[in-house]
Amino acid sequence: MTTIDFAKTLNEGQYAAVTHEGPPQLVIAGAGSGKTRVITYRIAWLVQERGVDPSAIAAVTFTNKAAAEMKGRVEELLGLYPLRAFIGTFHRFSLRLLRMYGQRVQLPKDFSILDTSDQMTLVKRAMKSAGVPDDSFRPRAVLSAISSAKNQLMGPARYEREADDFFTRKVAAVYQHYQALLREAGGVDFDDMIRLSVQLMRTQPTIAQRVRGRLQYLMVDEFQDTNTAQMALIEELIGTRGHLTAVGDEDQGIYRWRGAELANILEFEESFSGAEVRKLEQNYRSTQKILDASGALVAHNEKRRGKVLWTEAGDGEQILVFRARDEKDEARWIVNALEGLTDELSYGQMAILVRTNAQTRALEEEMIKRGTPYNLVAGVRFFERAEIKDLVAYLRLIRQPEDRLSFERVLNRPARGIGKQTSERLYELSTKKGMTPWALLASGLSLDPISSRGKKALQRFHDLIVEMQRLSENLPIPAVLRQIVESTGYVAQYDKNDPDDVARIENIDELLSSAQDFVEQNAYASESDDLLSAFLDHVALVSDTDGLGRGGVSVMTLHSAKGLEFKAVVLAGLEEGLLPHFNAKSDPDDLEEERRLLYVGMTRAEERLMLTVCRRRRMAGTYQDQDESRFLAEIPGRFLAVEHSSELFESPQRGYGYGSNRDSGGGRYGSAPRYGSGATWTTAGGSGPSRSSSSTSGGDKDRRVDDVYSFFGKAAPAGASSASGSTSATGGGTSGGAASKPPSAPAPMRLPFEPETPKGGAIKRGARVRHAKLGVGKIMHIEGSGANARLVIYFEGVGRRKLVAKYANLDVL
DNA sequence: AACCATACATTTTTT
DNA sequence: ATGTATGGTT
Repeated sequence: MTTIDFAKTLNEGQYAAVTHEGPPQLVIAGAGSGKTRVITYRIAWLVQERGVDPSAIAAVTFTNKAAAEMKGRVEELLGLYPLRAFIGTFHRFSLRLLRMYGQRVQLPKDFSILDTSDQMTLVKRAMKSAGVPDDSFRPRAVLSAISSAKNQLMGPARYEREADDFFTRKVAAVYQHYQALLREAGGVDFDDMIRLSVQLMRTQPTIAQRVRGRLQYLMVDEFQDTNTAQMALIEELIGTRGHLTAVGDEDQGIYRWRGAELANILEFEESFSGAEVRKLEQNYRSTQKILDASGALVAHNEKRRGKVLWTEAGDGEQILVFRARDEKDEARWIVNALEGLTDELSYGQMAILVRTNAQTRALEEEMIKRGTPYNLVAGVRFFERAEIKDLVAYLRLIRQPEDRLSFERVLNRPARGIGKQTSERLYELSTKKGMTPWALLASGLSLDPISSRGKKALQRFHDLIVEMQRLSENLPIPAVLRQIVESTGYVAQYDKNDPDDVARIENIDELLSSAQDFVEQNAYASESDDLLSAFLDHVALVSDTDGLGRGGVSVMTLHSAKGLEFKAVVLAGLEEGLLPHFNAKSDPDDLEEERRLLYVGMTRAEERLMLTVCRRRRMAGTYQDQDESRFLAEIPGRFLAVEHSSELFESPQRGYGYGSNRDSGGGRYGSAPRYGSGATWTTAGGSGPSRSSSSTSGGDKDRRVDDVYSFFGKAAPAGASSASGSTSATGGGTSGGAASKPPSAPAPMRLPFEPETPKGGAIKRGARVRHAKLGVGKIMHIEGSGANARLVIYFEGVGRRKLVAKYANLDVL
């Protein structure tokens, strides 16, 4: 371990934050200003320079990913492994408290953790028993009301007292029942974990004292995202003597809708008297133009302290704005533009960010069509997939067969002849006897109104679980899982020719390897002699498999882009209704959050930033005319270079001829011209977006968008793209030519893997293949790798099909 | 118990 | 358009 030269490695502000002593400090860390650095170096500094015992330090984050990264960095810095400081999520921290002292707040010894879908089940049930029909309110709305009550530390009793309208009164009733069901199930939901931790600290002085005595230094990441309950927990942990370093950025607060209180960061000094606040404004990520443009945007917000980011990286390129006809046109342009950047960048360094997941479709289709490698960061999270939840439920049953939710979940999965009749009678009977269904099965009591067939099936189920319990005593977790899969016929139920089923099988394989990982990681952890319980906790708190494959353009929502950075970023769909979103336009606070969302998106970009707008967009099946986002007008024109789709002018009678529309509207957000027209920017004949305009300087007061018309309007299209000759610069998508038919020979793709092939040459993107039944087609997209790879193939005359490499039996032509 | 038709909604996501 | 949830049918 080498000694770290803190003063030399850190900039002035960072150094001050890292070496701060005394009262609570708030570090306002602008985007890309090295916030993780501050936390990690501070831990290192405390240990190395101040001789603090690592176990007296805790750093709390929101995501496992952030925690893992932090932990890794500190371990590397200090050369200590494993590091005995707590570095983890709020929930994991709370879990640790509750596993130790949970009984003090009336939790059972081995309570289980419910995920969102479990919660949903309970809410629906609670609605029923509270006499609130589930068609009167959406269960989801009720659940989120309960959740937000919990986030504000409001229990059912107080909620009921304060309920003053129809909806909240109903929710109050459901809340009560919901808590009863939770208790019955012996579980806590995510919100309760925090709430009960606070309760524990507040009602058990002895324990609180012990906890505070042990925890000397607390660091909180993404402080702007904390909710009331989390804030209360922080206060309880700090007490009057602890050291707190809170790091955050109010301009990046985008989780108001799930309870985050910006006030926690805005009013820090009021909450912690004597607090010190410092700002980190030097940015190490983006060009100055990106910083200035995004800074000008977010300056429109009122709820902020205010800061101005700067960089030594230089001005950089103009921000490109493209006005598209519709989402297909938009997708085409984006893919073209990104392709144009491949001279300098790899696809893995690029991202397309959207406001809603639905926007993803058109983009994905275009990339499949063009053979552009991409990875979609979205979809169902790993541990919420049905097959995974089923197998985990089996594990839970093994540990605790009384676990009602898990019991119900797998009782007939895969189907084993325990239908609705049988299960309902079982549940009725168990209620009548006042036992859990499992206890009833185990008791050997008569199951009478149940059919003899049902009884046999139930007996077999019971024996199966008992057998698994027996096996689990001597087998490691992965082996137990394999045994479950085997004995239940879980995989056997799948059709190996169905790509969806194959994906499920793969997920199960992944579960097995994640169990294997876990066991290896905890090979020496003697404190948790109960590995199975630890694994189940782990599963409940880790939602994704993380680290989706790199090597392609990342496509994701603005929310999931937080914390990431890319060389080139496209923000798609800068339209009213989308950004700001419909549902966020009436409340000024919501509107500010939408602005922050755009700010977060813009500040993800290191070198290139592009914004796109559609004139109309297909939403929920029908085309809607779109207005461009008011936020665009808040970005000073001198940073922008605007380009229009030539398609905008192809059918004037449709009414999206741009200039006329704008003028007639009189400008909903003020009529001043908003952009530097920057019309001279083009990729046509150039080398893609790498060539930016030199004539987009200020003084754009009188330029009209119509300038663009004369430039692009009629002349440029078809010729321009073909004139560019090289495949890498395909006319920026503005030409009708490029738009109507994609280039016939997409650039060769570098795949992170080369799947094995059954016959003939290599299966790779763009390869032509023959299928026995479907004929000849072209591979457009590959998901997964090796023989299990799922292929998207366009068959001539048949259309798009999804196949699995090893079963498709393809001949490569 | 699997299957199909119909209704329905559809911001954002972590733990 | 598309996925999910539900209810009725086979």
